[in-house]
Amino acid sequence: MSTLPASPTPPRRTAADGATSRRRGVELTQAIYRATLEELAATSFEELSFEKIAPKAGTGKSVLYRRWSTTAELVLAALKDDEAGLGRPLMPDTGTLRGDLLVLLTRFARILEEPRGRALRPLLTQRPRHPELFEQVMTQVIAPHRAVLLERMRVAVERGQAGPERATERTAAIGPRLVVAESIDHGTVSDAEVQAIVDEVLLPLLNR
Amino acid sequence: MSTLPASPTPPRRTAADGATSRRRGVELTQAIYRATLEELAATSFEELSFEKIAPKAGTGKSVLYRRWSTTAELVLAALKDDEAGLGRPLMPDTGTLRGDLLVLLTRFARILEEPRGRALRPLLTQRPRHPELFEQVMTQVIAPHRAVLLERMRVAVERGQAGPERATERTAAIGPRLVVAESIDHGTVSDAEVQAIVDEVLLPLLNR
DNA sequence: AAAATAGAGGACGGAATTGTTTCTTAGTCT
DNA sequence: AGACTAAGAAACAATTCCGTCCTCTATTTT
Repeated sequence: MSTLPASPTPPRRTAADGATSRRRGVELTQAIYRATLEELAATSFEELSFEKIAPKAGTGKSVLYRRWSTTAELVLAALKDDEAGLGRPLMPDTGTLRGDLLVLLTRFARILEEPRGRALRPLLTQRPRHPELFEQVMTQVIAPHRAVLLERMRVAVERGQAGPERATERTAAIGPRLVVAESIDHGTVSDAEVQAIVDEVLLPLLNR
Repeated sequence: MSTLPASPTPPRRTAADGATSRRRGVELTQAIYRATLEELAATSFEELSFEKIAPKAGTGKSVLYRRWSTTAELVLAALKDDEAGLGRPLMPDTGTLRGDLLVLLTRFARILEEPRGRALRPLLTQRPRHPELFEQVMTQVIAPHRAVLLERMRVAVERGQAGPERATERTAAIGPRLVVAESIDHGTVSDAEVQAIVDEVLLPLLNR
């Protein structure tokens, strides 16, 4: 009854022909990161355990204990990873504020559909329970991405595409917040919804 | 170490002089509702159990099992309760759209600071894990409040205080969403923040 | 006043998890 | 080829948690 469907990641790795293989180094670490974020996305940080992650990554618990001593450490490492996690943000430059906003928010919306994006949810909404982890995720993972959005708004101000003094952290937060809210309510965020947020909410707000 | 600070609700009821009293009926039920929502607000629905609620309400587990058979039942009852939960929404009528929005959103912001408001968070953000409960909370608890906001917007349209065809469920969702987001990020939502949401985001959006 | 009801609290057995350890062997290095 | 490192899997003990039952007694009902 409580048995979950088999994890997306094959529980056991097999080589091309079916002979059993054994992953090492980066390959193994990536599999563990993915399993961690999947599990976190599906449950919560409280329920996260090496016990559940190991089989989902197709490995043994000892492999995890050898590399990280707590689930918080593992989660942070997974989120910071460029491949499995969120890594470094890309700076768009479409020439217009509208274009930059669409690129950034659409990209954000897509990531929220993946496990690595959903993994953020339990962390952010359960903030008071893990202040240290929350703080680290905030400064090491979220902040760089926020900075990019604010930066594009500042550039827009310089280009005269947005009213002066409108490029603040507060206004920069509105877009991502609405996208997250839509994601939570509908499970997905359509391109049309992103457009509506940009055209009907953000641009009117930022143009003076 | 894992012992939580004593619950706000006294674990044991004592009469005026210190003689031990024993609650019954409504009084007892209310205490259980409050304990339930407090516990839910502090943790998550997954971690909720009669075992934890009973001592927090200053009663025994058998009392709970006698009245509800599952935690989902109990949670829904608590949220629907007029006193302990959210109950029926109040319809404001200040004469202006701005006034109505300020009243509704400010009231919402205050409720989100209380346990009964925070109790909603784990339910809404963990939606896929309890579809039935989520559905019931949505239709029986949230929907009536949403309806009030939309209704005030419709009235504003009739009065010419808002552009036609602007009073949609989508636009009605923006205010509450931004309030929730601010609440999650900052733990509290100041009156100034509510004002900013109304004046800088909602009114520009709704006035045509 | 006596009987009946239901609250408070704890005991109990069982099921489910968890972190750690141990063991065998695949894959790597010299 | 032989030695070595680390992966994968399982055994282990300890803990936690759950639902039921039992006892005692405060409060209500007759």
